[in-house]
Amino acid sequence: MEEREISQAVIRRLPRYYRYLGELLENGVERISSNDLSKRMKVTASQIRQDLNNFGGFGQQGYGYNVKYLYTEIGKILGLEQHHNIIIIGAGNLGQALANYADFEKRGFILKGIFDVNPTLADVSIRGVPVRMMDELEQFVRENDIEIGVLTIPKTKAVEVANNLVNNGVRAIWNFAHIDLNLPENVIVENVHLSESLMRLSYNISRYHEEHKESK
Amino acid sequence: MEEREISQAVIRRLPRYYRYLGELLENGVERISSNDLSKRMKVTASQIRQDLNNFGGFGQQGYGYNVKYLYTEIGKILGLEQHHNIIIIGAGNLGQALANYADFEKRGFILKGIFDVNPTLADVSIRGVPVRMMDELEQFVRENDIEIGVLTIPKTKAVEVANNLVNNGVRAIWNFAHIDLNLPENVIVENVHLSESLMRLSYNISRYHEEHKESK
DNA sequence: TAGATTGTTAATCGATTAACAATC
DNA sequence: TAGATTGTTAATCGATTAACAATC
Repeated sequence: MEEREISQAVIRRLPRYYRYLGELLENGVERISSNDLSKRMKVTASQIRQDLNNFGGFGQQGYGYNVKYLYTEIGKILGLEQHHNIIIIGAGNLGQALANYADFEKRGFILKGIFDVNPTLADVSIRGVPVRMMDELEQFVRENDIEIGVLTIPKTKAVEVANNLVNNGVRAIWNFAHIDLNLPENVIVENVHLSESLMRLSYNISRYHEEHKESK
Repeated sequence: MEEREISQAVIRRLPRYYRYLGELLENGVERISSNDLSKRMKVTASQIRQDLNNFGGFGQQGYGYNVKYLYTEIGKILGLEQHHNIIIIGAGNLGQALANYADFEKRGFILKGIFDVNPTLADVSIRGVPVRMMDELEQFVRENDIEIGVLTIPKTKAVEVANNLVNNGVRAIWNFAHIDLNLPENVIVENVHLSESLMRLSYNISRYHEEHKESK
């Protein structure tokens, strides 16, 4: 009955397994061993087996893993079979990019609304979902059972809006604003800090130059 | 002379330190101890000191760290003072969002070109940078000393385009396509897999529901 | 000087890898 | 059955935290 906590390191790898299994499935591959998969994914076979065994024994000795079965099971673990109502706050390029993002539906996220402060967007619809003005936000969240908010707004507004969403029932935030939200710990936050990703890229380029300058 | 390798865990945290120090700087804070910073960032003071000491002793006993100095030094470590020519391939919403991204310039990345297959975009300019057609790509990369390519194109095209870029001199890829590129190991790749981020969010929501269903 | 806080070593913790018995 | 490959335990490796002497 006592569930042991799955480490974040494992969870971070899970979607990648799912992606590879999806590709194998598309290519008509029926079964795969941890060893084969390890070569494709460039991780150790040991890690694959350890990771999967956190959730159950999905394989069979002497055979390996059935691709379709494992794909489905990981999908369940990731919760992709459940449906969640989602809204996007911030209808700029990034917000629109996400609104047009086909994966939303595939992953069980149902886009219910898009919000912005800019009145010139008031007549715009994206994939049939109209852009609404921010003053409708709170009521909309309450009345439409919104579980997830996507923040594609400047960091100066993000904290306030996030608190607002949570106060009206939102349980999870996909945060693209360059700031930490510091929400109550029962609220789930997944950060996408693009500026930090860019800086890691920058660091790695610099380090590469550094390492190779003596050989010049 | 022998540089010990800095762990990826440290590098992943570095931009976040930089962000917090930037905020402190904006707020006119002159100095900060690892202990104060640890409370704000919700990491241990020990970790902050360990991380920073990978790169040098930036603090002073009994005083702490000078915010401005530390900010500048981390900026140097991250390579933000260097300039790199960058192009975006894929002028959809996401590509346009990134092209409009003010941080590029601030981080030393100079947007030189945007490319797309869609001829209706041929007359469009974003922040003064015109969208070019893909058949100009190779020549453009060679002639304009392009160091970094941003891939905001579908995964079906990403591998081919990435190889193309690398063959024409590009040294680093910021990859938003949902696929692993498998480039030569001297090419730096920073992946932003939004679908994986979304699945982690989905997982955490499911797990939360799981944990709380008995208390219903 | 006394107090504060770093830089750094040592201890602990957790994650990864290796190994192999179980078993299909 | 023999060969293959898992599930899982044990060994190793690396990262985090604790502790404290050095020193501003």
